[in-house]
Amino acid sequence: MVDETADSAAPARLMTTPSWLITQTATHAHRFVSEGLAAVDARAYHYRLLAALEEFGPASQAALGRRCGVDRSDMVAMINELADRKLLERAPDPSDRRRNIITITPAGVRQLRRLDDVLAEVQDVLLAPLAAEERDQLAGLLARVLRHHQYG
Amino acid sequence: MVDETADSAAPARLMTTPSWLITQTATHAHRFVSEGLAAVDARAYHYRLLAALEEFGPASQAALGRRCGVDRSDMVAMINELADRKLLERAPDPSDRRRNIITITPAGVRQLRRLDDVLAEVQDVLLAPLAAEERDQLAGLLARVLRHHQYG
DNA sequence: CAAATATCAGGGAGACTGAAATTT
DNA sequence: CAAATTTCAGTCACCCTGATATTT
Repeated sequence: MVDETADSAAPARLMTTPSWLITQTATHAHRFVSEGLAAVDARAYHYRLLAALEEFGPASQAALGRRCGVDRSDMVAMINELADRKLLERAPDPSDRRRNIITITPAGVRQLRRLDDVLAEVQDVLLAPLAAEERDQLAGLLARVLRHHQYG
Repeated sequence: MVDETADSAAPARLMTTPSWLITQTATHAHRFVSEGLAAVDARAYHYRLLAALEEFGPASQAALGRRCGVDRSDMVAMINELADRKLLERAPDPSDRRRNIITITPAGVRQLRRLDDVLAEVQDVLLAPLAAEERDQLAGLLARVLRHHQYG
């Protein structure tokens, strides 16, 4: 006999397995972020690239990718897309002709502010069941894990 | 001039954005899990399905998918793969001829134990920078978020 | 009739590998 | 020469939609 009701609870083994909890929560986060950003015609990597450009200034595509965890192969299309929207500019580096220098435009800065607002709302929906200090706790723990593997 | 050294630190905006922290950490988790499980010729969803089957007993493909967060369309190939390895069995349900009843085999139970061990090691690597109680904290916070969106 | 199930075909985004051309 | 950068071609796992045949 097959259980017909309430057959959607996850196994206890999974609900205590951190790697599963993280990837599963990431699925929800990804959905919320994608939907929220789609409303302003943007994608998740728009925010990553624009944020890095504003914080660290102009950079080569490779450096930008390294900062944002984007593969070098995928940078081309992403930069193209953002350049088409005039949110950043791509120009050859005169001092190192292998490189392109990527610079954020004023329109890019304005878009970044807009994305900040959208993402703030998204976090609120995603982390609804957590109190403010719990959200900080979660962010802190994840940041430590991330730093350990990415820059450790 | 492009920064040539230490150009891999993520923007502060990202390191305080929960949704980014979650998805980025999930990327690392996914890599560790995949590599660990590949060593015993298994994949992440093997664990999900076998765990659900052992905890809740035989189930239809649809119910199994609901429990593990696997799409109905993808169940077919997954079940095929696990059935080929004799880790589970697929049999038509006599009482409801639309359904297949999926049952874990003794070999499946043994494999599940093996995957438990592998995953325990993986969590240890993934959460290396966190103390034991911090790992529990992280798991608890994520579980609450997950339950809220999945079963709330 | 509507709803659930198993199955198949296929799309789409993201992470990745490998190779080529250019430049340092 | 080795190493870095940009670019392209293509793979792969995952998530999802839509459609179909069957059964309840």
